[in-house]
Amino acid sequence: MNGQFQIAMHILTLLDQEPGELISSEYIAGSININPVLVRKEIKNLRNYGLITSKEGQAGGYSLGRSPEKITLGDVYKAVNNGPALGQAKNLPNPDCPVGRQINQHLNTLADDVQLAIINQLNSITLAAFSLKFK
Amino acid sequence: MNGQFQIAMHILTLLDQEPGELISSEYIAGSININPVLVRKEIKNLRNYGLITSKEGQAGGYSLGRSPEKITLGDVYKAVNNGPALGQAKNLPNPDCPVGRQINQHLNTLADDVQLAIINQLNSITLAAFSLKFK
DNA sequence: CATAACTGTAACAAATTTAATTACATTAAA
DNA sequence: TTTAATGTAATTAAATTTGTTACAGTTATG
Repeated sequence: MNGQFQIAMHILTLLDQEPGELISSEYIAGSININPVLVRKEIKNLRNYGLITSKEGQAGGYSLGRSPEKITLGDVYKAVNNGPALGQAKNLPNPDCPVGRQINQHLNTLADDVQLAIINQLNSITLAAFSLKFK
Repeated sequence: MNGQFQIAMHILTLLDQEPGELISSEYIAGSININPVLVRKEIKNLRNYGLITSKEGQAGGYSLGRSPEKITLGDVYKAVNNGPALGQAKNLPNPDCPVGRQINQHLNTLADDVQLAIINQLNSITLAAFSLKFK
């Protein structure tokens, strides 16, 4: 279980504090208290989902990819795709056992349902609403 | 992200296949395809939550702690307590930053809401209903 | 009552995953 | 042309998870 979602939320919240301005990975890393390279890696991912835009070169930096009212926390969750919320076993169940043979299939549909419930819940909150708590 | 929930579900499903009988950790491990000690470790935990009972000595083994109609998958989820579903960052945010200072608090209430949504979803399914798929 | 077949648990080792670091190429403003 | 950024690869370090070994404790059974 890793902290991608938290890091992503921290980044996006920071970017929403100073709308229009470009913020550097070093500044962001200083607030999160992690390595700037990790920030840039996570931003690379979030940018693939249109949540962040970046500008290279001196005076470059990052800003939100679209209005924070149009970013839901469900969007963030889907972007980080932190693996199934119920966890992921790495065993290969015994195919000679009636339970072992089928269990992964049933656990997977279960995981899908849970993921849907999570995204539903998170879609009810926008980044704008979340980051309002810090102003 | 680990596989505790899946292992727990596998164990409980197996126990529900042969009601009344005692099943050994070795048999269970053979179906899951993991080490028997891991099975006993997970069972120790599930037993603390009343989901499994055990009997020592020769001809000993495991069985369900209560009727499978009275075990919901939410109970299992709570028992394994796989850590927050949204993940867990291990950084210590910068307390001199307005965002860093407060973000963990806000992320935690978010995590609580999500956990509630998950448990709600999982409580709608009993072990009896789940394990029926294997009969 | 001795043995065999289990559970219970601790201690350690291996494997995997996550996070951190270093290095440097690329870009663009000043 | 220098400076301050991003972009990204490669490597190392740390933490977590899983697997293994060993053995003490328990109880049915011959």
